[in-house]
Amino acid sequence: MSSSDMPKAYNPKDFEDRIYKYWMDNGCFKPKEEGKDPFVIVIPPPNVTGVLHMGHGLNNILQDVLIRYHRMNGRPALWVPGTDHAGIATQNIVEKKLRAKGIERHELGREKFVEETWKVKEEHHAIIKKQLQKIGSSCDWSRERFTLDEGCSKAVREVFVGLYERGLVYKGNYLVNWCPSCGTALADDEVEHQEIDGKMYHYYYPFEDGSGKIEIATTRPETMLGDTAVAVNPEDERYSGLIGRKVRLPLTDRIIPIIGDSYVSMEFGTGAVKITPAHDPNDWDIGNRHNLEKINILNDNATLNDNVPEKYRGLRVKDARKAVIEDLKAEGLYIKDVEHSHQVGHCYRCNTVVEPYLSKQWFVSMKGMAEKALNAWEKEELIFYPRKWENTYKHWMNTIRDWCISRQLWWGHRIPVWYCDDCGEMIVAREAPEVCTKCGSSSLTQDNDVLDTWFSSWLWPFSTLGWPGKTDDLKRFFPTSTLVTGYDIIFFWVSRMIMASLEFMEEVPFKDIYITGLVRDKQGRKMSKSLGNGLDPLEIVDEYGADALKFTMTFLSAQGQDILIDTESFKLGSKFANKVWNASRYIMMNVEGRNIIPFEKIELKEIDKWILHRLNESIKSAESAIEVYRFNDFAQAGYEFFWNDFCDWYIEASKISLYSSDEKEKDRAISMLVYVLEQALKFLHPYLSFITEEIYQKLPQTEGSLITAEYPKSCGQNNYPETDESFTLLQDLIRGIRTLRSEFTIPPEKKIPVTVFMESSFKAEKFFISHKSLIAQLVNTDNLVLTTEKPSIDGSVASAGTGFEAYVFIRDVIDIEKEVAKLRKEQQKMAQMIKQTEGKLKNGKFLSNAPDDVIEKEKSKLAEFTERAEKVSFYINELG
RNA sequence: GGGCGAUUAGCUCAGUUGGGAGAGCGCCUGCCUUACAAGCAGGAUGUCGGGGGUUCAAGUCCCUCAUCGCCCACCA
Repeated sequence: MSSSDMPKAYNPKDFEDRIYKYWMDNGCFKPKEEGKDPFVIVIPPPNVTGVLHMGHGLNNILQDVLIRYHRMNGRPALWVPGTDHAGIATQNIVEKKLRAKGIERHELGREKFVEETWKVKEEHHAIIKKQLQKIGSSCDWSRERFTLDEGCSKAVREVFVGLYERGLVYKGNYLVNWCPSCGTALADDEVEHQEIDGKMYHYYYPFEDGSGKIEIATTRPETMLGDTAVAVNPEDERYSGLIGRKVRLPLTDRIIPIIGDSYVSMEFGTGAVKITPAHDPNDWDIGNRHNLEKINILNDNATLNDNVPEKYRGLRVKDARKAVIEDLKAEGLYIKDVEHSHQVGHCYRCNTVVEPYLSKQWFVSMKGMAEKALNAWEKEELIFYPRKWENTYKHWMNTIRDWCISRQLWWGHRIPVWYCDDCGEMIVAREAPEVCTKCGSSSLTQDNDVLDTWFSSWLWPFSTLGWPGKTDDLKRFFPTSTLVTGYDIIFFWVSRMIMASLEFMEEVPFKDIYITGLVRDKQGRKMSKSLGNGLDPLEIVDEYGADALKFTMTFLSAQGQDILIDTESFKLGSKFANKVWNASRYIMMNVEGRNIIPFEKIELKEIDKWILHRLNESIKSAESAIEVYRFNDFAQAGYEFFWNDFCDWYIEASKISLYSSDEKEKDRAISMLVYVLEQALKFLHPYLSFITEEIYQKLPQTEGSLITAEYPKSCGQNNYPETDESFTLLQDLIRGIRTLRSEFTIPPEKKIPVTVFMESSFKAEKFFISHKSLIAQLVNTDNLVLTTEKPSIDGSVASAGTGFEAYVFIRDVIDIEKEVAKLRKEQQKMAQMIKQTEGKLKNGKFLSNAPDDVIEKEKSKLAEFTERAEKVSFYINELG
């Protein structure tokens, strides 16, 4: 092994692609054949519409961290990749593309259009897959799925028909949310409400008998053409006696009744409401209660249809509104309009204003399934991280409404329902029927509509494993372990997966649900195309490498917290990877020509025990962090160990041995370094995947790949608390002396005498003495005295630790004023601490209520502060 | 209108059962010390949003106010 194997500069481009290929070629991403208790994640399938943004990046990085951690811990680890056909979103993109070429989808025809869409799908799929691979996602590509592939389609038909057979799928004529631009119905959740500054229009409806008129107020005057009643609150004294009378609907020749309904608020508007059952959800309910006629006045593109007087036909809603207002004015019925801001529904895909629209649609009855899902949560079969999202889940399940699943689109799973052209029979079937089950006619037409995208994704955790087939994968890997996703799709997706799974698999699809934060820019704004503040994961990989991306995102993933980043943020990970690279290079350089001793045969010195103890403690904290999805703590444990303990202390200390002439000691020291590095690489692998693999394979005495190596576990064996305690004191000593040197600006190369006085009770006396040369090296002195005799402090400045004091002789360079000022500051601090501690100890209540160990601690603190205060006063006198 | 969350160093944020305030970046000082200047050593900086309460003890628990954010909701 030669150091030339490691280039001087860390350059991730040199090896990341090669390493990923190595993993692929060696089947490293497949779950191992043997072994129980598999760890399974199915990817939240990205939409094939787009490319991955940083939100996806975060999501997949965290999944990868989990998968890699559990894979190394010996569990068969499976991460199923896949993509979503994303019905409306994809169809919109393809339509836009065609429109740019001057082609409308209807000109093309359904078949050709779908063909075109598959092409677009393939293009985007290739990009997405490449992106996931670039960031190192260790998914099992041999099991990749797509929501529209044959297996998923089979699952979809099975579920549709299954629910139909259970009476949970039904077709009905209902008021749905209609997107005139997409030309399809939307589910309630797909409507986004936005605050719009609109107007409230006031005008009169005259009584039929000409005896007067009633003032109504509305935000949507054009819908009056579909009015079938005027409603007032029966309690409203202003209108008492009017209920049951009739008004003439202006601009039309219709006569409609005045009805009483407690829904109408007496405080709002005029207290009289026009009722349009076919175009407003509330009016719909009122219409049902009062058995009113429902007049649909719109076409599916939001123009007015033939149910309105001829002059309004074909007008768009906006224009119809103007026309209606003009005509009301002309008839002298118009009163006024007032500013009024209110919530208006918009399509979540194209942002068009959504119209309540009467049409025939397919629905899933949700209440029963929601109850089961709620029940599973109450029994703690599901846990959200962080738990606060359980409120959201609960609330949604409690207020759930039936799910409109039909979409008037071409891209998606076609509804498995056929109609007989001859007798009109409706046939709901898993496979296309040959002939009508009623009349035997072979002239059948399939329902034109497709299913909501989520109707395939809600089956994802089991359809991807082969359901409805009884596959080995399904048996072995279902239910899955953890779902990692964003909070924006708890309703759309998470909740529905739980319901589908309980319904068809009779158990929850996953136990843990980790909800990631949202990725935002440094100003806290959502990343969006229009703001141009989005970050492309691939650009980050290009600039800093995938490991920098992965580490940074993991390190910043505090549970329940959004992540604010810009390009600069990734320097954090980049620097860390660089540090790992260089520390490894240092070790590799010193491996050359040395005899590497197996760890079991290395004779451990105190400092070796110390680093083993630190490693052990760090692993322990990493273990407990990942257990509860505290990714930031998980990453921080590795970061601090590697940088602060291993590099800053252990490697620095190793230089004494490695640069000595003691060949045996050199062998011993490098063997320890290699061993600890190997453990550290394993430790860091979940988030520094490429670089650790690259280095691991260059280490002496390693075989195979790191990705499938065994993760280090915390254990009792590497537990050396006394050594750790002593070493901490030694660090205090060295830092104290360095601080003095720095404060008095003693040039680094200048060696000055140091005397360390250790009190008789000092616990680490032996430890200090045995590490004398190390101390001397790290504080740069050639005259170090360790003594238990009180030394003279003449010409020195001092640094105090617990049980010892270090005197740095600096007569030649001392700045008395500076030193005195510093001591005064410390004197004040000590006085304050003493006051605080004494206060507690004089407090009878404290003494009687606080636990003994706390009281003891306070006492020893007081002693410590008092002693220090005395010393400080003494120094001030001496110097001043 | 209902619900949830946030407010800690200049910035972004940790702080897990209440027990002597932390990290990264930035800033200041000194160093190109034979792994790393993407580095090393050292340093400064906080009435933990305001007010009240519980407690021997509050960044941590309770109440209240303020500011910001998110989600849900049919007031025409």
